[in-house]
Amino acid sequence: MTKRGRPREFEYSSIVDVAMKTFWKRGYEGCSTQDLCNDTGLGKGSLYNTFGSKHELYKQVLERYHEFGIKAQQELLNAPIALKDRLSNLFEWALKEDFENIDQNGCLLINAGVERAKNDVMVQEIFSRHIELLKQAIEKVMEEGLQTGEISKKQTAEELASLFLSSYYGFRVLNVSMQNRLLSEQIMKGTLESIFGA
Amino acid sequence: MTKRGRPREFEYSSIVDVAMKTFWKRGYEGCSTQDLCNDTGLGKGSLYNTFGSKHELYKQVLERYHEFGIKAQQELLNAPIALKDRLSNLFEWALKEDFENIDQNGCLLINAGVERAKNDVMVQEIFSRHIELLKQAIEKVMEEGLQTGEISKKQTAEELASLFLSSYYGFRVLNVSMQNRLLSEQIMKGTLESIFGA
DNA sequence: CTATTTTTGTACCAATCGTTACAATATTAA
DNA sequence: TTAATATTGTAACGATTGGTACAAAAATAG
Repeated sequence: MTKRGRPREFEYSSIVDVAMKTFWKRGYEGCSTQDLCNDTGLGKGSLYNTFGSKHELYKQVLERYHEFGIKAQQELLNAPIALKDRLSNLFEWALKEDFENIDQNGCLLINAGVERAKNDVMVQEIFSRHIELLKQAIEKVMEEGLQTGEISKKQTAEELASLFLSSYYGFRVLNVSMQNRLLSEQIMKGTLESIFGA
Repeated sequence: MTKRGRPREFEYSSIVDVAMKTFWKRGYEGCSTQDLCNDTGLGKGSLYNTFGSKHELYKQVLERYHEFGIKAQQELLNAPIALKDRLSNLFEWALKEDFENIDQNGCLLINAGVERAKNDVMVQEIFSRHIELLKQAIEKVMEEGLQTGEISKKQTAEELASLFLSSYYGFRVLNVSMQNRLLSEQIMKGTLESIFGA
């Protein structure tokens, strides 16, 4: 029942994982197929036989990153704890991502979006899908907050979600480019207090 | 008194302006010296005789972009009008930048920062300088607001400025990657109302 | 076993990369 | 006019780009 022919000497998903780090560190234009071969250990033959092109491998990487990233963030936002703590945990999660892994580079989807979304429909599509889901999850938090009174604002849940979303994305951009933890702390505090009160 | 030798057939600053658009559209890694020669009309000889390297030209471009950008934004933030309108105008200015020039690509400094700040001290330095000045200008607005009562919050001016700054930068990233005007409007509304009240 | 199928590594492709070399050109100083 | 100097366009540099060709290798089906 196994298929005929010489078997692969690697696992598809673990190659995607390694390629993810390469794209993450260097960007799409900034990394070569040779870089990808070096890091994954695959030869050109295997790489192209499996993925067809650098761009298709990039797509698989972004899909995988999106899949794991949205799940992690949704879990934080749906945790059975106080709403403010959920949003705070999301900030802290991102802070770790952005400051701890030195050879990676912030949020891969933001990097991809900024570098390519405008000239690459595939990137724009995955990015939009990710944001749509993230925004929905945040909006649910805001709705719950308005209902329970944990948030006492005159704004709609959608407006509050939009505010949080943009602040969260600005936060991530500034984390990477500024490397200024004090600023990051101020953003977290300022954003949460503007939603929940000081 | 003019210097000896064959005179230049172009103006330095106008070449930097053209190169700016090229880097803006394609990114640093994504544009070649040939692209730069084609767009500016200069030959390789002139380009390298004048700027020395692609990287140095990029630096000149970013310095110039920073210079004009910070001035434009400071003017909007110091205008003698209601504070909320100043911040609103800043959003509207960015909205125009991000949606109207189709062949450019959002904010060049954000693009540069995301693509290169972590691996390029020059980019990181200019980016930080820009943010520092922009944050100061926003902070002055918040201070004034707290003093006059236009802003009635328990937060410090610095926290409010950090919140606005991050939201503003997230706004710009989302503008370019999502191309969703409705979302942009929600962000503007949500951010301003969270500072000034609904 | 043999035939078939798939993956592997290597050699190679034309095109492009950032950069340099350099002679021709165009100016000023003397 | 001549010497000195700076800019120009063109040709070329070795290295690298994304991608292909293809034979050797390794598995299964019969």
